Amino acid sequence: MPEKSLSNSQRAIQELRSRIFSGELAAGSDHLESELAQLLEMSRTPVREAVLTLESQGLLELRPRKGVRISPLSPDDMAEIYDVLTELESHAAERAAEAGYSKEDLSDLARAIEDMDRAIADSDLDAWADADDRFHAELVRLGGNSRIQTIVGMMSDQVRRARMTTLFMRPLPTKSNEDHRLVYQAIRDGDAATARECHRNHRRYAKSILVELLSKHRLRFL
Amino acid sequence: MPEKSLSNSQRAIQELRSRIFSGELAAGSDHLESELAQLLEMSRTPVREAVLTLESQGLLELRPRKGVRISPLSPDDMAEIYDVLTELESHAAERAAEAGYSKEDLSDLARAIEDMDRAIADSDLDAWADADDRFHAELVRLGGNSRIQTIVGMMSDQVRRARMTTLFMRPLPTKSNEDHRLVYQAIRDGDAATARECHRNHRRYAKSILVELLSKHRLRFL
DNA sequence: GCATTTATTTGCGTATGCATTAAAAAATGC
DNA sequence: GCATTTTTTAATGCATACGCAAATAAATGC
Repeated sequence: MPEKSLSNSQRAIQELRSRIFSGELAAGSDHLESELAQLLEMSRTPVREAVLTLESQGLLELRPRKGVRISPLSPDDMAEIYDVLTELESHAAERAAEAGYSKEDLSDLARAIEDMDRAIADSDLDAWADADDRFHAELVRLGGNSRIQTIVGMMSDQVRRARMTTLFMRPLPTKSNEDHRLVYQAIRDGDAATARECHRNHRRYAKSILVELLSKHRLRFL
Repeated sequence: MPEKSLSNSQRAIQELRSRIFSGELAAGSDHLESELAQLLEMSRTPVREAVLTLESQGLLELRPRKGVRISPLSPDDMAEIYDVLTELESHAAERAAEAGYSKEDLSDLARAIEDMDRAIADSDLDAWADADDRFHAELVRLGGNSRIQTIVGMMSDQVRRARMTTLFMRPLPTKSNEDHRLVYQAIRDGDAATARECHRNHRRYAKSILVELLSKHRLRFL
């Protein structure tokens, strides 16, 4: 069995990330370094390193003497992030289409789409979100630009909480599944322009849905 | 007089950055934390924090027990970075055009263009590079997306060395100036689609120039 | 009472020392 | 000689301690 002993710094990063995503460390809340150290049962040093890393990834902010603040996201922040995702993922889709991948190369992408269909049929939103994540991650991977992968990963992390919250406030994302299928087909057909445009529209639509939901429900911060 | 006393961590970040850009810390070279601490005349702690930050910004890599390596950039890396810059800056140009800025709002942009013209006339490449930096930074600022500003800043830092090297290996960048002017006019006219497309072409052209130069001169790493 | 000064607390930035463990060197066996 | 094991070296990851400065509380003057 693959026992793994990673460094305390790495553990701290993972632990803090998951606690931020779960909401155990709530958006907008402040926490002293020593408090987090106690929580994770290690000294301040690795916690501090983790916190520096997570700050550079936009998940929290260091406010000396006030504690580290779990970054809250305003609707404007969401809009910014979705714009970045739109541009970079569309580029990835374009590149993926140009790359001339075989059907097997695209099997993970296809599987993610199938899983989303099944999740919709079962009205299983958690499963849908998971498969949606995998679709986008795989799309970006196929795009072949490692920097885009990194950036998209970071931005996706930042909106994760908000996505999960709003997912339960809206109708089933059936249109999303159609979009994904179109993107997939364009990539398979090597139609770069269509892949780019379809994905672009998909993301822009997702952005508008999210922003409208936030405004409708008066959610100023998440 | 505005004396400033910033923390050693901050100083370490600045010092290391400038030494990387100047080439004093050469691309591909390895350095122990203790060595850098001695160089900067401080203890390992703030150096370590700086190094973590710079790693997350892509300027160096941590290779435990081998030292920190100043990240060398391959032509493929350059291509990746230019693709990111192309997408995000084009978006910024589009948004800047949509924003309906007044002539005064665009004065910094105009000034950067003038400075570039003057630099070309004087064949002063350092001045040109400086003004070019300012043009792109201001364009992105006008785009109004803080995350794009951050990302573009990081990516620009990463290619800084390579840009300066190749700048002296090619004819004067007169076409760049024409491109910039077109983008400026499109923004002033509120023509978002043109601004986007012009800037996109500008960046794609810059990418092809750079990649060709690297291949022509057999520069596999910078 | 209110404003200003002084005292106190406390969180952070930094230095330092040590245990761990990967890498290099030396030693051993064949 | 060469491969393998053992020993040595040394860079890092981490814990800990401490001084400084910011924030808060207390005290003083008016």
